[in-house]
Amino acid sequence: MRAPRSRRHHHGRWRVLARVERFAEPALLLLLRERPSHGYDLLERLPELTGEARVEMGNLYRLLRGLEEEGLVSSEWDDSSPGPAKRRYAITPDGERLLDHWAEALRRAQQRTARFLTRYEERR
Amino acid sequence: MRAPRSRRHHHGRWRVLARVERFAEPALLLLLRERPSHGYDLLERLPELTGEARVEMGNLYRLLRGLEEEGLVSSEWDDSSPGPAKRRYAITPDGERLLDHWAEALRRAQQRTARFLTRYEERR
DNA sequence: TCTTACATGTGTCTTTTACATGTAGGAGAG
DNA sequence: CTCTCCTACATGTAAAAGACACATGTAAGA
Repeated sequence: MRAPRSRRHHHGRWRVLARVERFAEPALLLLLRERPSHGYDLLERLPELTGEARVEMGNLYRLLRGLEEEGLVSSEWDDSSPGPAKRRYAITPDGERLLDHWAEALRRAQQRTARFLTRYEERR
Repeated sequence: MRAPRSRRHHHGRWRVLARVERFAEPALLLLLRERPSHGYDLLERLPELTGEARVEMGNLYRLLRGLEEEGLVSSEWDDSSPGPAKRRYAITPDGERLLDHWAEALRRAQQRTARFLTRYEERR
């Protein structure tokens, strides 16, 4: 394992983000449960949920199409509004179920992290 | 993006774990701050922190040597006890500092996740 | 002797994330 | 009208992280 310089912060400190794996997925599902929308709009709304760490647009569009392949979201072209045509996504019942599973998993993650932090504080 | 079959659970349900990226790293540092120990021992103690999802031993040993290369842990062979020789790891001051950064990052992650879950519950 | 537990590792593939780039419609400035 | 900017969607590919398979050796006990 080579020491990855991506881990080093500019001034000798460490960049640690503690992101949840594939968090963009539940974030998209939640945004789409609130209301259907298109990729670029989701891209701008995602930071509300993900914080500083924004999702790459390339991966976002791929992710959306992946979710559609799996039947978790559906989409259709929308050229009613002016500007470039948008692909409007909506969550499906399967998508809502998956979001529910994500929510449960995230609650368990909260508990794991809380235990970690408690143990961390114990002998500080 | 090909639909990954690893995501499908056996009976048509979804396997979602919501793990924190590279969580094994702070977990190892925390265990080593409590007391120095060797890889196999850490492997058995890790589930206390990571839950069900256990770390692959192969990756664990690689991770430990990676941490050593970066000066976050130190190690030496210990053949005092019976059985196969063990490589005994200890956390370094740099390692303790990194652990502190991880703890801060994990607290921020807790807040992000809490916001997500609140928003999830709002319009359930 | 054979199996099991302890202990440390390498090799390699897949999945996930990061970075770079391409195409195109329209709006407003000059 | 041309130049630039913002919107919108997309592909290509590299790097990082994780999963899976296997190799090596010590020692204890059936």
